[in-house]
Amino acid sequence: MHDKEKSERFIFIVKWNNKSESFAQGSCFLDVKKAFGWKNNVLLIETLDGSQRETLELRETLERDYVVEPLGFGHEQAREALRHTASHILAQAVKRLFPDVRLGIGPAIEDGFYYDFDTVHGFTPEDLVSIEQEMKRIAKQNLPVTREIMSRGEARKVFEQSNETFKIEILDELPENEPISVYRQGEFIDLCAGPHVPYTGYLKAFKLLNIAGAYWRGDENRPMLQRIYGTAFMDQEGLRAHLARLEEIKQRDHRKLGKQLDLFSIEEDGGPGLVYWHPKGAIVREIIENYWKEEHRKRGYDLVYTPHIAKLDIWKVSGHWDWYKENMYSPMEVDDMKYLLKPMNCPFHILIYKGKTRSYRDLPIRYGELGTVYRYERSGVLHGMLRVRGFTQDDAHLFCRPDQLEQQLIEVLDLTGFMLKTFGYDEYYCMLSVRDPENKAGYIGDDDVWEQAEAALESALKARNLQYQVDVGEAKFYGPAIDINIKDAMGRLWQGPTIQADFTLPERFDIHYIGEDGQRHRPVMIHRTVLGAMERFIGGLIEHYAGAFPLWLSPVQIRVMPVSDKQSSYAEEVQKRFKEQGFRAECDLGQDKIGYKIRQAQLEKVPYMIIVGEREKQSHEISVRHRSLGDLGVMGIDEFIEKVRHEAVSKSLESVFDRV
RNA sequence: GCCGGCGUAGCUCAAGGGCAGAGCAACGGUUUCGUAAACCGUAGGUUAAGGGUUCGAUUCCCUUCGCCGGCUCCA
Repeated sequence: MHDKEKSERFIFIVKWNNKSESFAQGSCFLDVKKAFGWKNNVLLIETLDGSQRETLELRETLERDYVVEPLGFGHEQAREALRHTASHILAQAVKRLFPDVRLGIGPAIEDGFYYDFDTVHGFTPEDLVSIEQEMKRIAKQNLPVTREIMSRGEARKVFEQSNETFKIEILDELPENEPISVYRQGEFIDLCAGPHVPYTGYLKAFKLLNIAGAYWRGDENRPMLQRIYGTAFMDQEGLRAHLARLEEIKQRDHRKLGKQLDLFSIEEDGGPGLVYWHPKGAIVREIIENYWKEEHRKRGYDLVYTPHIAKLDIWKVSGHWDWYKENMYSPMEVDDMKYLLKPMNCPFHILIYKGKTRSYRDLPIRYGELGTVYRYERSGVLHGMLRVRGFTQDDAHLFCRPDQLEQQLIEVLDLTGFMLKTFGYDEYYCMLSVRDPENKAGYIGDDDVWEQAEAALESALKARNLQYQVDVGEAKFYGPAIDINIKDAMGRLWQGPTIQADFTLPERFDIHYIGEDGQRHRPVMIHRTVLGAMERFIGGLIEHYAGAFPLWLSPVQIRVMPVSDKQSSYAEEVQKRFKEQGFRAECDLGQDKIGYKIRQAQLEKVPYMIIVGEREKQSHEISVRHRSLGDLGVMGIDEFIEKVRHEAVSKSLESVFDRV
């Protein structure tokens, strides 16, 4: 072949990893994949040339020269492409089995994908099995997944033919200039922006997980569709690991552990969303509350207690009556006066502030309270201790001068980080929740006041070098907030601390302080919680620790168990020593064999088991077993106490004996 | 609130239009034991509540309550 001929036929050069290949007009990235010898674990292509990186499908035709990088399952977009294709395969399978369905939407999500269907047939778990089988068949057929750009009219015709009214609705709402793309695989066609993987055969490891109702476009005024959730991975091993993780999450469920460990309950006779703290759960809560109080005192907070109800009027002044009514319990009549159960503590703290004239020298004033509030939540959203109707916020309101605001916000951020770390939440994410500029009617206060508050929060985040994401429309009705999500041991995010700057309530309650100039000035308020609410925080902690609380929080820290009755009095003597040293220690004097006692203690996740038999009784020593480290051998009582005391006092997350 | 599923002994779970069952826990004994379950026995139920169909309902139907998975909303 002459060079001239070659250069005419091979017009594009693609470079990867210092290698380059030439391609003829009309080649696509599947050809590139072949040329470079990439395997089927390449799902998308990323271009490295050009000012902006671009991700492309393997079916994309070459249009110029490229420098590329293949993207595998580890890359978010590539992962989503595979799962998105999986959702199309799901829809195709469902349409084959249930021809009357109409399609909603079917995106990739965090851990998998879903597709929404409208059909009179109610999907059952048995259906999932047959749908999965059909999906496997489609994958085996290895249908090409192709993309077409259509005119609006053409697309409309296609979906009208198949009576896909939901697709038409989406189509009609696509912006004018948006190219309309449609994906096909075999007989299946879907309106979709992509990207996708090139063949259905790329789907090798997947599982359908559950069926749930979901409003069309998340709007409760629109029809409810049936959603099928599934997940997909590159290989069986990835899928297996994911399913194992789901199982682990199930085992850690605070509702399950709460019952097993006898920490709390929610009583059907008492009402939904109302938590009963059993003795062991109450100990955990009490310890956390004491710790909380101690840390707040250290930082200049004054702790207060306020009532559970107050006259309707103050809720009008605060704005709750107008902006928060649907979350509040109905008024109750007392002496011809209407009272409301409090959904928040702020107005009460303001009343205390307002009780006397404040000087600029008094500020900042920080009122902290473990304040129990009640909020009406729709029945369907309640969830164990994580979403309840009555809960205790670790609340505080800081009243400060405008010039103190940023420093106060920074101190709150520091306190938050400090306390979260104690519980082993080393990773957390900050969200700056601002109001939705499209919906100003949903918030109280003037524009300039909002801007001021949002700016203050942002500059505090910047001052502490915290990464944050702006969350539009997530502000509270009276002010913007920093909402902090904490990452637990399973890598899940939980709503935790929230910090709000508020210029509005001081205005509404007309509170002030006397400045250096002898004039009245308006203070700024910070609303904040560090843990969020005791219920939610401890519910999350149970899952974070899988029920195995670190020593300082364990309801029972040490259980002493005699091998037989003959050592009972020695066991009690040992227990007494522990109790004298301030440990929560128990004695198991049951008639059971030692193996049984150990099993019970293990199941209850008691950190330290002290086994005393005839040998220990004679030598005045103890045999120590740790719930996760196992048998630690025989040691002296004082030696043990000294070590374990250090573990408890330091609030260690690990055993002192866990040294390698 | 909405869609779907579920509700049987304190707990975990069977059975099912014709007398409601097991294991663990509880209780009474026997056993005195060395690092995750000794043995024997006893008791425990208006099958979530209410209504209907039926000779007969715990089972089938309806309503209510609660729980679970989601949707929507929050600490």
